[in-house]
Amino acid sequence: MNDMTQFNDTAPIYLQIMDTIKRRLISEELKPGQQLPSVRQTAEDMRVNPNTVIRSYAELEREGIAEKRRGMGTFITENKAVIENVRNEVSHNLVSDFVSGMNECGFSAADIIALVQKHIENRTECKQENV
Amino acid sequence: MNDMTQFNDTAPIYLQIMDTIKRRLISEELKPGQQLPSVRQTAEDMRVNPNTVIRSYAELEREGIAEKRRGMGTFITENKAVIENVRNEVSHNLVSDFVSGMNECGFSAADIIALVQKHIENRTECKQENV
Amino acid sequence: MNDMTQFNDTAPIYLQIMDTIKRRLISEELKPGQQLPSVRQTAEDMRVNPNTVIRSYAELEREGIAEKRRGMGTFITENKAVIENVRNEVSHNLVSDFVSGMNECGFSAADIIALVQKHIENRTECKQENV
Amino acid sequence: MNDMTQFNDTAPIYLQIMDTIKRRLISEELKPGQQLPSVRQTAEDMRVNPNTVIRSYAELEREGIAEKRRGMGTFITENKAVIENVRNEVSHNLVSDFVSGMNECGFSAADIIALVQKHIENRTECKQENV
DNA sequence: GTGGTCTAGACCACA
DNA sequence: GTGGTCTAGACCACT
Repeated sequence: MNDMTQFNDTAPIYLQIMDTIKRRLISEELKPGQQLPSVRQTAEDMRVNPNTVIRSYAELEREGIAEKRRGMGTFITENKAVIENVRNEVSHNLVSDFVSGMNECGFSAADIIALVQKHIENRTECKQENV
Repeated sequence: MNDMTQFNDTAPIYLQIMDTIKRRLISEELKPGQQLPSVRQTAEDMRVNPNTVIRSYAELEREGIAEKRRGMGTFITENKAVIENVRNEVSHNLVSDFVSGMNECGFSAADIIALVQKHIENRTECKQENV
Repeated sequence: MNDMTQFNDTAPIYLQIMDTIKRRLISEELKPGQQLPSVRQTAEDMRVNPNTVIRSYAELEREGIAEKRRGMGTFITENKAVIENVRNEVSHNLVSDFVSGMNECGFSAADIIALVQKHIENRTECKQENV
Repeated sequence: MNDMTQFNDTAPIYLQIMDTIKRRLISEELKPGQQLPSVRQTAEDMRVNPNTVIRSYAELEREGIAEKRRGMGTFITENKAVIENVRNEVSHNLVSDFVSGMNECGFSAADIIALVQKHIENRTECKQENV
């Protein structure tokens, strides 16, 4: 009945929903003041129990990212400082997970930085070639 | 019937199984010459169809990472050069995904490298404090 | 329900399908860049399961002989060097099977070559007579 | 019910059964004077209709290869000249099919002989290495 | 329409 | 036991 195949079991689903929303916010797919889809709609879209969505929205509100307005729905905050914090939090998680993964692969700090630099340089060259 | 909650739907399951094995190989949880769990066992453990596991093992063999021996089982190759390649492949994917993610968050190349460096320094300090 | 009388059980069907296509390619019944019949069509024609055809096409792609284009179909490669290799592979198999068969019949190397030469000479004479 | 998967549809089954017996005769798996398995046994073994086997045995008798003895069964002839003829017939078919196949692959008479010679030389070297 | 993935379950070959 | 092949049929992504 319920797939949830877009989620993994390494983290609670409500955290994964929060993360999805945070990333949409950072990438400006969601903008300050914008209304989030209804709990029911999201639950249906993500094939998840509405209670799970409610919990995600509540946590987002607790973190100051969303605001519930009775009878209106849930909205992204207008407070851009908060959004900036989200950006830092998400990026911190990205960095953290990345460095952990590289360490597990046996790479030293110096290796990691060198590989990132090399990768970015290659990407830049590719873009220039395309120009 | 079938959960598969450890998988997401962004990539084929057989690729995710391959990736899992590659990471176990890099972290030396799996060692050269070691026997992999049987197709049926893996299928049961991962709650996945045996055919899907067979495909993963077949692809691993094609990449030179595993060797199948009829009636004997499937084994990690003894060839350490291949394992080194796996390490490079996996780390390249980690770097690539990381940089893409950071770019989506709006970070420049310089930002990314600075954040990685800062993160590594902090980790190092933490470790020193623990000592 | 299913005949498959055009196949024997000494080799997997997917290999026999591959071989059929390779021979058609060599005899120029199939030409570089040409579209192969769809998986479903071939499966129906050969009275075989689509998965078996998919496997054949996948292997042909892996050998560089075919190229799959999502939603478009499967095509013979334009690369003529690859086709030349196919020609060599198929002819090598023909020679190998032939010599094995003759050995089983108790013919020596010298016998085999003599018989081939004699056969070719006779054929040539036949053709000349027909002219 | 009936597989017959060891046969293909390019030639009548009774001819294929005859060919199988001829090859066994040449390779001395069957010897002059030896009794062939009963029609019923062969039909069961090959998963073929008994009438098909009867036809094969009748044709073998017509060619002088087998002899039916009422109430006794079917036997390979004692006449070694006949066996020699079988050897020539089978080898002729092998040569003929081989040369046709090579021609379809686009090889000239000279190519064919050269490839056979090369293949035999390589095989000989392999054997010598093993010694 | 194309090919891609997966499941369920069958039967086979090898050891 | 092991892996190998095949079928029947489902659902998905791309064009």
